[in-house]
Amino acid sequence: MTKRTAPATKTAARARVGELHEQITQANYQYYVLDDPQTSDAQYDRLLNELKAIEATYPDLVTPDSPTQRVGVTPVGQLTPVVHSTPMLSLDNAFNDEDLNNFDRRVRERLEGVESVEYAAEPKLDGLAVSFRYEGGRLVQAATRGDGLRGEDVTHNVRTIKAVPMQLRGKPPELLEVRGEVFMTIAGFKAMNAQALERGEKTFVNPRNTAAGSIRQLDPRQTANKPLDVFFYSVGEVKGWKLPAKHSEALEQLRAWGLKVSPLVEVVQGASGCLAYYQRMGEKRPKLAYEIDGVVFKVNSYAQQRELGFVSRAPRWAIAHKFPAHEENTVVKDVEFQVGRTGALTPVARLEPVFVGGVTVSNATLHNMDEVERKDVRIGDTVVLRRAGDVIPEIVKVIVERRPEGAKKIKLPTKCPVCKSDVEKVADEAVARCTGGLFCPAQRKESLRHFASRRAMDIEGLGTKLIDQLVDGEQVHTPADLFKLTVAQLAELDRMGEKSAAKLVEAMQASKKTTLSRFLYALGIRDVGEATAAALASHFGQLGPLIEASEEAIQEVADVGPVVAAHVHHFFQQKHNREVIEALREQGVDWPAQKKRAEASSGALAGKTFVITGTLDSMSRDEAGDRITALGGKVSGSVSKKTSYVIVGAEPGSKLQKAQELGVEVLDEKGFLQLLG
DNA sequence: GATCCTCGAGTTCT
DNA sequence: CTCGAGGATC
Repeated sequence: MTKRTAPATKTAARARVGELHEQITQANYQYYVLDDPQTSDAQYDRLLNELKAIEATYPDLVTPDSPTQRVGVTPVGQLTPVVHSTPMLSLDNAFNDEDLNNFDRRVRERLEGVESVEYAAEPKLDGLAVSFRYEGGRLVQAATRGDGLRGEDVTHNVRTIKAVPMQLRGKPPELLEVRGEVFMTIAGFKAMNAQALERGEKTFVNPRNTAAGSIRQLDPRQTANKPLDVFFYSVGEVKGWKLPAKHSEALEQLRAWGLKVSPLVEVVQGASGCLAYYQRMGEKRPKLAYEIDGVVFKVNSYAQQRELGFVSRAPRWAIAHKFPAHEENTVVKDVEFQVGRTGALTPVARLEPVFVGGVTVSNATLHNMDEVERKDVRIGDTVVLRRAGDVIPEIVKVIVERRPEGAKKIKLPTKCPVCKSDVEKVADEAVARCTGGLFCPAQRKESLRHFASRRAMDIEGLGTKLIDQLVDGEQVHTPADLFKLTVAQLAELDRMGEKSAAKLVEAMQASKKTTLSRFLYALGIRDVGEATAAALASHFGQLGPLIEASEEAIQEVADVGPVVAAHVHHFFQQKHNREVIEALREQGVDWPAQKKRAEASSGALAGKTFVITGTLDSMSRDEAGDRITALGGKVSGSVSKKTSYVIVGAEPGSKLQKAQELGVEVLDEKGFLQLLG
């Protein structure tokens, strides 16, 4: 039987409580500090429940450092200020190699006679700096950094962080103040947000803010269920311990006392050693379980640190070398509306240019008006801009506290900004559209661009700039006009010589030989993308029957319902569209007869669905897709449980994770090539 | 009618 | 890549 009930005598109970404290603390240490669990979850729960049961029977056996007290019980009224006994320093920043070389040179100049300096290097975590006071090995106080001189008492919350020991191991000194960074893992952050979303609560912006917010909670019960973690990185006030000669040695001792130190700490030599470490961490950065915003270098010898001293509140012996940030603040200068090929009006924020994630960003899409209202972005607002893992900049949120007096709300225009036609917004739909159709130059330009694009007609060399000129100069109205352009005409245009013009004409000639599926896609029929175009092509086999088909007949096609069928039917009913198609055919646009579906659906990979993520070595993703289709397989963009295989190349995206969650079979490039035969 | 699966459309910068 | 919405399925 389990020992849920308390021992009969108090003496027995006291002895058992001692044992349980020890066992639970040991299990916590192995799990949270060493990251090497030796106790099963069930076993751990049994120990904790037994302790709770005894404490319920004998309340005076509850001590402040009991593992049960970690859960956090009573909220505090407000956070109490704490004066740091030794100030918590801020660090100078280096933003490039030159800054770092200068730092190393200054250090060497001040330390006369030292040729090469030894540095302790460690990742700089994106979290919250906290000071921890241990007296006689027992945690008595934890305080935030605050302004460096005064912080706030957050002991009640810090007790709930399992990686922070309540009691140090071995023989700790009389007094030990250590500094560490409290942070949240990315996975923990995501899981937390997913839960919040499920419960309909508001989500958090990033792990850093969430960690900072959690630690400054008044109610420790709110902190207890947050996945917080900690790394210790320096020593403050000490009594009863003679510091070793080097910082790296001090960190070793912290480890021995059961304080979690980053496993990535290294000792490096000179500026070149620092830069190599920076490089290595930069490569590791995307694979780490937590966010880091740079690395920190500290002169390793304490004697040298003392010799170097401080400038105001920053030490001369340490520097933070920052990575390009994933997130930055910037100001929304204006919001303009772009018109897409279907007439969709997209609000785009024009931003004060800002360097984020390695590039300068000056535009960010706001998708649609629903999004604008949800985020309540106004012109003049300061916003948080993200470019996480992803490439596309995203406005995460508005910093409302920094909204200026005259911040202007964003209004959907009633007329198209390009052609002045009415703007139409169907209720319950997110997008608003310009009703100008092909009369609108913006829509005409965008449809021509789509027509020429790689996955459609694939006219190499016909880009935005050229199309703008051709449309503005009224030389091209429909796609068919493109093929009528002469070398002489093209050579007239800006940035075009005889040679490029000849090349472009040649490219257009080559593009005339195409496939029915590409051609249908190029026409830009609403709701007909690549997949639907391919389905239509293989169902009808030729263009003629499709043009004449009734709505009902079109609905026969797999994955085509009433809405899409109506769009397709309507498109071919338009006299203008028929004329354009006719003209294109006359210009020599042609394709081989298409195999009907029945014939295409045999092959080695028939009935299998593939999703590709990451970069493949031996071929592009498009090629891989073509090979799969050629063997009768299907390629899809998103992973579901109907997916047969997920093919993973180098640097895969979130699809790999999804595949693992759903238990979908994952193939590496080698396995994929084998499957292809 | 609800839910899941896909597809389409739009977007950034070098 | 992400969001929104059409289509299929139960």
